[in-house]
Formats: sequence, structure tokens, C-alpha cells
Amino acid sequence: MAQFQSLPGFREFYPDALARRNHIFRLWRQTANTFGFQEYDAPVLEPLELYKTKSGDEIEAQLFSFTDKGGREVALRPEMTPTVCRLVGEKANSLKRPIKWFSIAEFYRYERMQKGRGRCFFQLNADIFGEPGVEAETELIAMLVQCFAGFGLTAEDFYVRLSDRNLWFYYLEALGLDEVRVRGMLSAVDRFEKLGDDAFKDYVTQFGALDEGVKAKVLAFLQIKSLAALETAVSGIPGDKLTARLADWRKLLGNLAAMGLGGFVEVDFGVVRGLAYYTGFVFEAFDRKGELRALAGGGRYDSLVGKLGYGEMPAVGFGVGDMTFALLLEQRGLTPAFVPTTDIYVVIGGEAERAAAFGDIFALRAAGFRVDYPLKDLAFGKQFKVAAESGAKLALIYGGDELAKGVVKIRVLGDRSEHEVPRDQVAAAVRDFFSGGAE
RNA sequence: GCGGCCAUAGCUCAGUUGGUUAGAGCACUAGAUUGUGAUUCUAGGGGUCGCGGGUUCGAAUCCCGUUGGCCGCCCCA
Repeated sequence: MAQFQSLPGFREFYPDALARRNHIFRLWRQTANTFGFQEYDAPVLEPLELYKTKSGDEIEAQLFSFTDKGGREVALRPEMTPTVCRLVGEKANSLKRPIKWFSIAEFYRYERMQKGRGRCFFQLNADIFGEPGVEAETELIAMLVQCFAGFGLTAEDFYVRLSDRNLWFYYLEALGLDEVRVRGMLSAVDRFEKLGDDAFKDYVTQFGALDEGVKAKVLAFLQIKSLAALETAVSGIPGDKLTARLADWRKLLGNLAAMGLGGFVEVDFGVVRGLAYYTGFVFEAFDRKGELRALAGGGRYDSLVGKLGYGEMPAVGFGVGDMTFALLLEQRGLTPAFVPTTDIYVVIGGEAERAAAFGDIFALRAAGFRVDYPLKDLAFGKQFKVAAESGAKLALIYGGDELAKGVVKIRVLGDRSEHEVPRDQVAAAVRDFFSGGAE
């Protein structure tokens, strides 16, 4: 039987699965629109070099990449960030600021599948370009929260952990680490939650034994869970940069609290996010039970547009994947039921009545009603059964008796009531039913 | 790239120490029911038992390989 299988890690969406996916996308799109973001789209296939420039040569092992017939090295997109940076960079001078854009798109990574991870997946990506201040972070974190809360998820279900690579940088510099060591230390911090003390192994291998005093301070810093603790930790360290940064923190947390989102956001310096292109605030969303992998991640990346060869452009963005998010909805029983797609089912007596029904069926469809009917003659009982299963609210009955009288019988499937209307008033009667919601 | 478990109908699964033509429920199609709905009854379609090889008189069953799936490690933009 199974002569051809789908490729490993790729998904097929049968209608009920696609209905669930569409429901998620619909709410995400609606939320993005209410936050004033504009939707864009871009190619699935990109030059391989775009990703190597951003992430380094090693990235190729994780990509679906090949040489096309023109000899070009290409790759299926594994993420949207480099692409959207190019879009913005190309037209930076003509775009109104702030640039608030989002997309819902499919991505491909050549990886081993796991729970919540496949070789293809969808992501909502939202980014703000051109705004260096925390006002941009405010918008994006608020929108991220609403993208979840819109489904009925609450602060009991998920939360956003907020951290700051800038502050980490300032702090580690103050401890006497140079830039290379700071980056090594940040990658240790990133892994500390999972590995514990072993997270420092790479650092020690690369830079030699770690001073116990420094290590103790790093461990204390990554356990910071509040603005007050943060202020205490840096209070002894001089410098305007640090003072200004603390002001940013107060403003951002104040903004989010003013939006009523305080319960969703937690200061957490254990988060720094792996790859190095983030330059400021970083954040990740997790389920409260801690059972799933990260639901969303984002942060500020002010230097990436410039790195790709365009003018400098401040930027903040986040991405939410569909797979882990769908798992969370399922866990909390918030997966929507399949929505029936029929408004009206037309019951047809036989071939003679079919011709009469066809005219009205087409007219009703043209008027925007979702109308279905049996393609071939069926017993009446069977047709009513199909009508009920279709989820239709109304059945229109085109039988020999009705047509002889010049009427159509309308049956309200919910309460099984019936009445007859003259044939030329069918459209009006149907419109009344659906606009009034009654009768 | 590494490790553990698994693979029988569209789905969930039975299938005895290796033994005749591989089963059930659900789902699907049709009939009972030629003008009125979720029940019931009956019938039907659908499987080269993931694929390939080996052992055997005989393999869904035992052995090897392979592909795929789930879970974990690495990674996670």
C-alpha cells in the first residue's frame, strides 16, 4: 500500500486538522491587526548565503539546502528574521516609522523530530523596526501575551520571562571580563538551567579556571527574579550606562503593568537566549507547568540589518511556533471543535425537482450563503440525516408536492419546525432567518 | 550525529508454544426505509501484517538489515 510516504518530519493537514490550524492563524492575524501591525510575505526559497551571513557556516547542517539548476546555492527558509531585515533594509528610506510588521509563514529545518518540533512548522513573526526605545518592546510583549490570551489562556497557563543581554554585558564587564569572555559566559548562563555546574565546562576549557568570586557573582545574578533584586545587585557598580539601563527597565515594566500585563511577565536573568545577535532585552514564553519547550522567543537585534549590508536599523521581534502552541491549547482543552461549513442543505425530490432547485442554489451561493445538496438522488430520510450531520441550520425542500403548489418548504433543523414560502420569496426568507437569528 | 521503545484495515487494537482463507470495534458505502433526522438490524468495500532478506515443510509470529514513528540527548535561529 504505502508506496509513497510523506517525507520525515513533514505534516499533512486533513480538513479537520487544517480547521484547527486556520483557527489559530485567524486569531493571531486578528490580534496583530488590532495592535497595528501590517502583514507581509516573502519567498520560501532564499540564497544560502543569507543564513550563513547571519548565523555562520555551521547553520548549513540544519538547513534544507541545495544547488538549483542555475547553479545557485539556495535554502528553504528556516526563519523569517533575515528575510524581513532584507525587506526593510531595501526600502528603509521610504518606510514610515515605526515599521510594525508581521507574517504567518512556514519554515523548514533539517532536524530530528521531537515533541513540539518537526522539520516544517509555522511561525507568527512580529517585528518593530526603527524604534530604539523600550516602547517597541512594550508593544511586542503585549502583543505576544494577547496572541495567547486571545485563546482563553491565562497567567495560570503561561508567562513571559524577561531578561537583558545589555545588562548582562555591563555586569560581566564590571567583573573584569573582556568581550570574548563575556560571550562565553553568556552561553554558559544560557545552559545553566539545564546543565547546572556543567554549563561552565566549555568556558573553563576555553579560558582556563574560573575565579570562584566571579562565578559566585554570576550565579547570584542569573537568579535575579525582580527589579528590586536587580537594582540591589548593580547598586555598587558605577557608570551612566547602567543607570540609563535601569531606567529602561523601570519604564518597560511600568508600561506592561499599566496595560494590566504584570501577571504575565517575570524578570528572569536566567534567560539570555543562545545565539549572539540579540543586543538588548530578550524574552521567552513558557507554559507554567514547565512541561513543554519554549512557546515563543524574541528580543532586540539592533545590529542585524546593518550586518546584512544595509543602513543601521534598530529592531525588536519575536516568533511563535504553531506546534508547541497547539500542544498547549490541547493540554488546556482549548482546541476549538471543528466548525461545520454549511448554512443550508437543499433536499431534492428527484431529477425533475433538481432543475428547479439548481437556480435557487446558485443564487443563494452567490448571495454568500454556504449551500450544499446531494449530488445524486437520495431517499428523503437519508437527505435529512445528511442535512443534520452537515451542521446546516436550514433545509430547503424541493419536492414534487411543493413545486406543484409553487412553494418551497423551509425546515429549521434546530427545532424541526417547517413552513412554506412561495418560490420567488425563498431568498428573502433565508436572509430573514439568518439576519434575525430567530424563527 | 547518539540512545531507548515501537510498526497488523482510514483510526484504536486482538491475533495462543510458528500451523488452514488474518479478526473486532469505530469510521466509510449500500439496503431495510419511493416525503422527514443522531436509534436498530443486515450486507459490502477496504490488509501483499512498513519494506527487503534469512531460518523453516510452513512466518504477522523467530533472526538480520532497512525505512518510518514516538520519546530522550546534542542543537534549537
